[in-house]
Amino acid sequence: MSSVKKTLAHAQAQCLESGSKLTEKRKVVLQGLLQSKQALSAYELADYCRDELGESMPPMSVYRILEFLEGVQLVHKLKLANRFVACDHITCDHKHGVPQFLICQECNRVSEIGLKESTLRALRQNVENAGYKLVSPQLEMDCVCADCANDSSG
Amino acid sequence: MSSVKKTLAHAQAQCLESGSKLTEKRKVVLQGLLQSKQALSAYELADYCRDELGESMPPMSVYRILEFLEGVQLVHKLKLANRFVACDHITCDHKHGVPQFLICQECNRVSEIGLKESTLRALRQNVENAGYKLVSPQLEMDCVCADCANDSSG
DNA sequence: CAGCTAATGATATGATATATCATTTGTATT
DNA sequence: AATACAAATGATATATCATATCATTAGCTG
Repeated sequence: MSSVKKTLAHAQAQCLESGSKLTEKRKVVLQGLLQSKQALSAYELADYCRDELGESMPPMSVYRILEFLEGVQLVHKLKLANRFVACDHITCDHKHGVPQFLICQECNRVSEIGLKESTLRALRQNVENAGYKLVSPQLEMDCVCADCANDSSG
Repeated sequence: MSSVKKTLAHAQAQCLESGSKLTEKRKVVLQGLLQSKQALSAYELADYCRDELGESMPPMSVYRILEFLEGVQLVHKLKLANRFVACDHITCDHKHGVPQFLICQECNRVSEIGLKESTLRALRQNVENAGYKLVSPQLEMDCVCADCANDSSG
């Protein structure tokens, strides 16, 4: 069973547990994101599903499905890039912490890493001191991945 | 001299120093952002300039001018909200550090606060450990401001 | 005032995203 | 199986954010 297939199985189980369903279409969209290994826009993802997975889908459906997948935490929307990525921890059983997303500006590759408790606390404190309430602690940062850094320097 | 006028004068001086010019149109755009007290999209800003400042301007010009103002650090683009804000430190003489932007999801009000050295270091370390290079340390966070938090809870 | 450059105006178009109504599919009930 | 209901998907229109390009104008320099 391939890594992607395994992840999809996990995702499906996770949906069932929460009383929702990972339909065929939703599975295809999630599979597209899992396979692409980079953040995709909804339109890019629609193309990917059609071209690589043989499942033609109107972009609007992709948006709707992404919304669902976000809701069940299988997908994250990256506002910095206006793109979507599959959650990197679908097969982990433990609840994962606050994610920090490193987005390569060149190739849209994304690394989802964890944020240390102490760092998060410091950020939260800063927010509260300013009289604001944190809605989503999700952190996104403009980066360049190792490969792209090498390409441009070489 | 009003606070906005004072800030505009500072901005103009700052431009001259760097060999660029704060033209009338640019001044109007910056004034719009300074007065509005919330993050605006380019189109909203065009409307604001026309309605509140009596200076009609095509949105495309606003985009161009915002690009210029970003270049000289008088304006920041917030990718989380697809909106722009005037820099909060135009009248400060000292170089300011890495900004952390708190964006109210309800009203688009923005607070620009500083990030502690230690927090920034922790974030940077995290990025480097993942093999990425930080392009821009600017941090943006989804928040709710005190006023909006009260409105919705009351 | 001729010639150059920087700034702005105008038009077209691309990219991202939401709203809404119609249709289909799945499920529960009789 | 037939009905009824809800959930999911399809289709269409349109809003919103952004870039590219060429034309025009304004300001500076010799």
